[in-house]
Amino acid sequence: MELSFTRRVVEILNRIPEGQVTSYGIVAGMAGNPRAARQVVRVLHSSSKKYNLPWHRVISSRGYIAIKDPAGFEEQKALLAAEGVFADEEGKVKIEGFWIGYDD
DNA sequence: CAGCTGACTTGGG
DNA sequence: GCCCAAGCCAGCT
Repeated sequence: MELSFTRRVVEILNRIPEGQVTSYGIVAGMAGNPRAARQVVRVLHSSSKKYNLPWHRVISSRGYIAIKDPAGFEEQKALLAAEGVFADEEGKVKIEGFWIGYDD
């Protein structure tokens, strides 16, 4: 059956391996619509805590942390660092490439 | 029902 | 490679 786009995004987020990061657009693409990156953002806002999602493993396609709120920004950096993924003050994540869903 | 929103993406200069 | 402008989608008010 067809789950809503949002629901699928939740499923995908739960499958992102530790130490890996992906972009909003990629998640959107895996969920079925590459153009719905903004919708992915909504999911993180509405269901991140509710579903215990690894929202910190999702960054912008440029490889930067995209959070506006400074507190959340720092929090994401910390969470990523805990998994071995480091980012500098600019929020630029130092990683080779994005997770594209194969590992699972 | 129409409009707004948002932690984005891509293309062009 | 950096900055700016326009585009896009699904859920909410």
